[in-house]
Amino acid sequence: MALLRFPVPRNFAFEPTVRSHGWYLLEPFRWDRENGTLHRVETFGRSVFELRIRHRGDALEIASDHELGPTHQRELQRKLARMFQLDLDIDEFARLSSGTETHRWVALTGFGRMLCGANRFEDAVKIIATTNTTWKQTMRMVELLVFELGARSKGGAPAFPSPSRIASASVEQLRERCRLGYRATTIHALARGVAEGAIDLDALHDPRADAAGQLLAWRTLPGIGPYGAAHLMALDGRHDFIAVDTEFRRFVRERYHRGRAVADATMLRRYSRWGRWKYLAYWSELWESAADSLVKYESPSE
DNA sequence: GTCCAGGTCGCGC
DNA sequence: GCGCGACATGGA
Repeated sequence: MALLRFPVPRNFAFEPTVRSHGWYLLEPFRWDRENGTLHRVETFGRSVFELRIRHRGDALEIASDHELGPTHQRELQRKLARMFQLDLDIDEFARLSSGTETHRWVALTGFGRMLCGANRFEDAVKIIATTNTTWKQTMRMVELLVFELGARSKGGAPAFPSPSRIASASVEQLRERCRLGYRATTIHALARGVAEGAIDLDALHDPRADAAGQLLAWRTLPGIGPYGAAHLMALDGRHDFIAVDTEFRRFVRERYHRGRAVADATMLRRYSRWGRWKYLAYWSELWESAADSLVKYESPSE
């Protein structure tokens, strides 16, 4: 049983990050609320390990079912940095928040980092699985994808499937076995593109690109439109655009317009003063007002 | 049966 | 550029 420690930024808040959005409810994550432990099945080269992630002092403490050598440890550190947005500087957002009555609580809780998958492919697939469906079905689609196609640990726990594993399944199999519906086509196209090298998600991510350019880049992906592109950017720590969906419209309508329908542009204007933190500004409002709305989807404690 | 859920895409104008 | 319908699935 290996036990590893990786330092985190001073303003890092573990549970608010884990529960920042629904990702902690999607396989191969599993949240143990009682023990404050995030379970994660992760691939390292050809190996699949079961990790238990906790926050202790100024570090993430990782327990693994298998010893990790130096190479795997470095890979784990990179993956943890992405999963918890450890390299994201959220000081400016905290500063802006502390100057606003409605967001003063943000700096106190350390809210501001979004939980991510270990790589952009996983996040893109999961985002596609959230479109035009219910959260319950999203959880089901991802669960089936992982259990049907994911490589397994020694203990039999499946990791998130690689692009080639998904690409090697047929569209029909993805539809029938993973219940992806019409998304089977786009997820298969994405997986195939990444597996064959025609799509390079890490190259598509360009920190030097302006926000609009980056948004357009993500929109070239199959199944990714304005909503998905903005979401994908947020998971890279770029909150320039709000992912407009039925949830955003419902929230702004109820909170600011007494339930009356208003144009998207009107809703978006409300957040324009937040500059490159618009999505996070909206998301923190939603999060604060409905922090417990996802609890019913958490699996019963063991 | 009908509508719709944290949308996207292709088509016609 | 902009409106519109189709698209799988499962629950209300």
